[in-house]
Amino acid sequence: MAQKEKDFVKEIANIDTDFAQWYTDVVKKTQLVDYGPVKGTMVIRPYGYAIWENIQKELDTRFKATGHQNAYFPMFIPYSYLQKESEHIEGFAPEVALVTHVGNTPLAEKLVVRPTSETIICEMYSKWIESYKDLPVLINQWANVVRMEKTTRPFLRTSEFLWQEGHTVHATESEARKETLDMLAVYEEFAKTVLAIPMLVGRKTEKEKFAGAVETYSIEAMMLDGKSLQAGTSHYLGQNFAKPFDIKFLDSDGTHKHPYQTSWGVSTRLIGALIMAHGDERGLCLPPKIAPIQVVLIPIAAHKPGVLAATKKLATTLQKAGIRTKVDDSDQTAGWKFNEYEMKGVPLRIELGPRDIEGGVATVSRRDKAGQKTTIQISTLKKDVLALLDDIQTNMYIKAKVFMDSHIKQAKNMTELADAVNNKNFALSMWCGDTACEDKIKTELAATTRNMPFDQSPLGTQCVCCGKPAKTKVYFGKAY
RNA sequence: CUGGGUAUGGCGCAGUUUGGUAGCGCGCGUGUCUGGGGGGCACGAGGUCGCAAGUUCAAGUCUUGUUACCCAGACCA
Repeated sequence: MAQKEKDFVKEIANIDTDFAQWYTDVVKKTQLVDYGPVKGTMVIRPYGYAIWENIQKELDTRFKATGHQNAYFPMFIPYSYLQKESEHIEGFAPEVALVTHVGNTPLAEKLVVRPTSETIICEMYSKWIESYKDLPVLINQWANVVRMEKTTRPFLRTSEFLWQEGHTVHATESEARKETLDMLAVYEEFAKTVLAIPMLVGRKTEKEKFAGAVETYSIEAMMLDGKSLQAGTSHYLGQNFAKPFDIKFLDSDGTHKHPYQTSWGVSTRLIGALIMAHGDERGLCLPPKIAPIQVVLIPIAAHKPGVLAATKKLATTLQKAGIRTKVDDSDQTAGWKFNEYEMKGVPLRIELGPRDIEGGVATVSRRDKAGQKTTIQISTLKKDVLALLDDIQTNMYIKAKVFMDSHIKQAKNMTELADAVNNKNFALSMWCGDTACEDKIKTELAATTRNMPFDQSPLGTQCVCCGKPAKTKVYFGKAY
């Protein structure tokens, strides 16, 4: 019986017993992605790229609304730029791709294929900024970056990935700090309302922060296997880059000053987050606001007179309401299509057959409640579908939130910490602030600090690891 | 980088132990009956077995070398 129930997903591995294989199967079988010929590279196929385009659209609107402009900086960076900030080069050197030759001719100076663009952007900023009147600079770029990773997985960690990186410059520290937190809040709001993924929001520890930043903040999501995924970061850079890159402005008081900077980014990794936060044994489950196809219409017995025409008429009604709609009148059987679009995570399916048409109704099935079918009146189709999509969006967030909340355990000592992180939970603990304790926990439990929440009301007085007086409250988890 | 594994039609695999006519499932094409949860029947196309060298009358199978990928560790959006 259990086997029988599983028939509809024979193409993908069991999500409970083999999560890693499930992930690989889903990204491949739903045609989000294919492997590129060079190790660690991925081809983002149309269905996957459509998700990225929707992410871009939603975020770009938010960036513009908060005063940012888009620009584009070159992919090649002189090697010397990377060396100007010592922590930065140390952090990225092992994984940068270098161009050493053009044809057979060695280059006088090696070129770095950008792993991130702080250095080249700062170099340009130093030319552009002269006066306090030039500030703030609020620029974002959509780009690809290259980091030659040893262990790669589609979307989660690839040698080349797509992202956006915001790079801002401010006259004062407080303004830059505000920008850092404002953009973090934009990410959190986007994740919540568009991706339907709840996030742990907080500051990274010294050990985990970005190479060259004063402070790094992150949003962290919980995947269905209890592991954590860093989904976005926002860095307060202070003057760490302004000084070595000699970015200066003449302030209104007549003195030259170094400005304060931020950078922030999210990547195609967000698609991985979507997959692993919402998926189930049938495959993908996409929130309506990000789904490339929001409603799929499937004609039943399409050869019978009037069926296909009636289905297309419904599609037109929905499309006019701005709903991303597809009619699948292909030659596959209805059952095949049901499974296919469920695997692809389409939020809402509408079946229209002779029986429906006779009754003036359509049969609908929600992806977030797959297996259940209801009928809606064709006369109120548009209103009902909009309401259903809304409800699916909300329901998916609540479901993910309940899941995450129920998988966060307070841990006061190493035993409790081990118990939490070994059983698909995050742990919330007090910590002395010492990197040695982080290292010990990582070595012994394979868990790392995720971030330190803004709510620092103490849970206790002792460090979860060494027992010494605790300074901060921090989340631990196993991470991707 | 350390340890283990794999490489055979588009995909997933068998065949290797004991050398002897390259097979299966899915997918793909044509026709037909179907169509409300991955349909049935009939016919058909498609592979110099990762690459290179060697042993042999004969190599997918044995030997040596080589490359790529996968899994588990150390590093990372």
